Amino acid sequence: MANSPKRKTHAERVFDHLRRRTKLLSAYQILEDLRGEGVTAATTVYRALDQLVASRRVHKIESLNAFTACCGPSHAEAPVFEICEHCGTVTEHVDTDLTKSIASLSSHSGFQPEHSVIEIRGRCGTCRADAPTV
Amino acid sequence: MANSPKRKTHAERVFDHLRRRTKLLSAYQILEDLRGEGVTAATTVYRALDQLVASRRVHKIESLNAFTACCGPSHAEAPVFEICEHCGTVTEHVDTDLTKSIASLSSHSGFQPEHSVIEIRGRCGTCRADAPTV
DNA sequence: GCTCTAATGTAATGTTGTAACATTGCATTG
DNA sequence: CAATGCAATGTTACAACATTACATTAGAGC
Repeated sequence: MANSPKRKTHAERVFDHLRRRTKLLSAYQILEDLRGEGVTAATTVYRALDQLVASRRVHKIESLNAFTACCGPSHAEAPVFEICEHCGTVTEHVDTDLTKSIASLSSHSGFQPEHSVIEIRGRCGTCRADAPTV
Repeated sequence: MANSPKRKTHAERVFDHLRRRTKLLSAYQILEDLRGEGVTAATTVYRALDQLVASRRVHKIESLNAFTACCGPSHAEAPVFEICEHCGTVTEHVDTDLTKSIASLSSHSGFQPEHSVIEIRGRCGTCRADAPTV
């Protein structure tokens, strides 16, 4: 038959769910959200997230133990995340200058970087406008 | 006892312990290490770490849920951590270029940064020399 | 000594994450 | 179509990290 569209895996469901939101979700939030779609075990969610992170379709936000869909195509440079503490929205950037700064820092110290975690927490433009005095 | 000027708090003990090591320590590792000095409860360790982080004498390494003493004087710029995955040693840097890159990124997006987490994981110079082929 | 308070402890619980093993569903193939 | 294989998922148990609520202790100042 033309081609059978493969069984939809929970990993796909997790990915779709993350893509529908720009906000951060914890593994257990994802679990709750997807119970209606048949995801019933934390283990499954973690396995799905492992795959998705390994295939670079999802990022883990280390400072919040939460996850977000990768916005763009795969990239060689380290992503930078801006995380709004007010609304939870995450924006992903790739910044060449910043990548260079890290490389230069490392070359001075003889350190060989393998994985960078760059997470900037603060308040996004929208939330600043909404509540300028906070 | 001539005089005991101030009671030495567990927060001081935790700080001293972190300073004696350049490696990362988790809260529960600190607890185990300091049982001999009378620290017996996880709660106490977390309270000590809260104070120390608030007073900028200790940093939390978010990507590893671990802690390290702040190496230098208090500073306005965001610290950058190089973390050796092999030996666990952490090196703290302050990098003006990197700070500028973040500021510039934020100004483009209207984001107001409040707290940056910059953690570079990899292998330190010493460990590279010790086991060059890994 | 008594009281007040900060420091600490206790116990319970919540959250995040993993390990080990069992089960299910589907595809193949003989 | 039974047998097999295998990937996905579930179950159970637990480890690691963190917080909450409340009780107790030890000094400081009276």
